[in-house]
Amino acid sequence: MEEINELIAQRRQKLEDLIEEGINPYPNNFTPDALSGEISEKYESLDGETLREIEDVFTLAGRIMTKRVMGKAAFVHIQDRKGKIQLYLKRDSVGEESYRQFKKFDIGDFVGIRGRVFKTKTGELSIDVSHVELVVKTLRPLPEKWHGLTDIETRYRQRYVDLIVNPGVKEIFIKRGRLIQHIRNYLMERDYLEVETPMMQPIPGGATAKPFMTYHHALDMDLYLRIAPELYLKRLVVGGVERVFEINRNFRNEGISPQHNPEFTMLEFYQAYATYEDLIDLIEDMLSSAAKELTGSHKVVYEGQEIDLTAPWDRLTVNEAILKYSDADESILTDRTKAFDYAKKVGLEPEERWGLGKILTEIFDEVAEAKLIQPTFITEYPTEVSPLSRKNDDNPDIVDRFELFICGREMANAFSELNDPIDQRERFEAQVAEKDAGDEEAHFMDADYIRALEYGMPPTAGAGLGIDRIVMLLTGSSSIRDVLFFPHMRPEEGRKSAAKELKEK
RNA sequence: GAGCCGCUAGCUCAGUAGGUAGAGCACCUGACUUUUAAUCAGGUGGUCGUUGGUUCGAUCCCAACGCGGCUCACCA
Repeated sequence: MEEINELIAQRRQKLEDLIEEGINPYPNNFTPDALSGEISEKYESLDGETLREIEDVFTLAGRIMTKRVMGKAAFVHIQDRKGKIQLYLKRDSVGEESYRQFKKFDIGDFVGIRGRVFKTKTGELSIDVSHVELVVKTLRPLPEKWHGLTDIETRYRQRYVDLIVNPGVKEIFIKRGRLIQHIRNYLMERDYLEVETPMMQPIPGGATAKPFMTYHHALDMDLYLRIAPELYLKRLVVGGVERVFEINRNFRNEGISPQHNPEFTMLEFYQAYATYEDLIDLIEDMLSSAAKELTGSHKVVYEGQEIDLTAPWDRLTVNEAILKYSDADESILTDRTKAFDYAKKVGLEPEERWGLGKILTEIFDEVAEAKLIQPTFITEYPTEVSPLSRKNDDNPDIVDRFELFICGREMANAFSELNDPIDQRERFEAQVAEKDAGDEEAHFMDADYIRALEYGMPPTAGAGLGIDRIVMLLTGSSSIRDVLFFPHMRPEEGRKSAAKELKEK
């Protein structure tokens, strides 16, 4: 459906006029040799006198962001990947014909220019343009220069426009890239191998979550989008890949919120002959160094609160955290009936089939999680809620596991891995019973994973980190949508998605 | 899935005790060879989210729906 809009129609007319004049509106032969930001950096501090002696001619290309025409001269700002720079175009410098064409260029169009640096009367470093040509004619007007684009929906749906007019957006994604690079370097320096494991899995495992389903036609088989790479990465440890990591997407068929997107990026890494305590040290160091590298400080301000990422971070057990952040009596920690009643008291709806461990975990989530603002490692999780973790040697009711909380949010989950195949089979069986009892998120039985463990997995510790949440913390973003280029959205035109329309045909 | 709020020009926003709408920027025409929210003069531009209902008449009142945001639930 063609949009009828006066502004677009005018630009189409200009496009046709250009073509008629023999000008290619989409050429591909202009090669810039300079960038706005680099020129600014190099010459900004020099005064006009000094600049006059610099005879270098720079070739730049960029998008016109502002345009002020004063008869036979004009000022424009162009934007390239390193920023913006002002151009000064005089009819007498670029020639009558070029200047006449230039006056038809619109804000948003790409131009290629050549010229020398100078400073204007008001002291702004600019390019005195001697040559200008059209590089791309654009058909849609940009949002206005002053208020810009603020409509959240449009910013997410048309991220390309957001990126053009809101410079802070790109900064977030540059940081995101640098964080991932930092993590990658950090692990590779420690002899980890980066791998990719299946996104489409016949049995979705490694987490408690509702999976997406898909279907392979040629094989006539159902597949799930992965909820975690965990079981595949541990198969690799069995195979002798003793240090391994993957940074990739997980998919969970659950609600959307400022902290949740259906697909999100997870780092998982596994190290043989390490314990969960080794990973506490590693994560502490990896993330605090990341903060230092990305923000220049170990302290970041998030939603008005200063978060201090300087190591070491606080440690509490699940039980300690419950007692610290609630008025619960110590007796609930060992007495299921008392725990059950206390859970109800704090507003939970505990189910009869829940054991003490599950109840305590739920109480912890309810009373303590939101209060863990400064980075805190929570340890001693109940075995009941940790089907893939190694039991503690001294107390089989808890596992060698921790979760990391910052700003009241779970940032990481890690444990010494369960490598006893008989124990693992029993845990899966308990999960299958949960599933049969109606828990949609309980684990499936994964017989091949048991078989792999029967070949022997070295004692191993592994961790998962929500990359998006780390990026949110380090960029001060309060919504996960602000750290994803294309957050999930319903289709613009009603609820009917393209896939549904296809099905109906 | 539930509650609350929002949806008016390309963008940012006003507005109408119910009588089919305004501003700034952008755009068009003209003037202007150091401007920077350039300036000056004139002008164009809207099925007021969608569909119904009430009404002589709805952008405004009512209902349903759509999309978005926030909160809750689920979760990382």
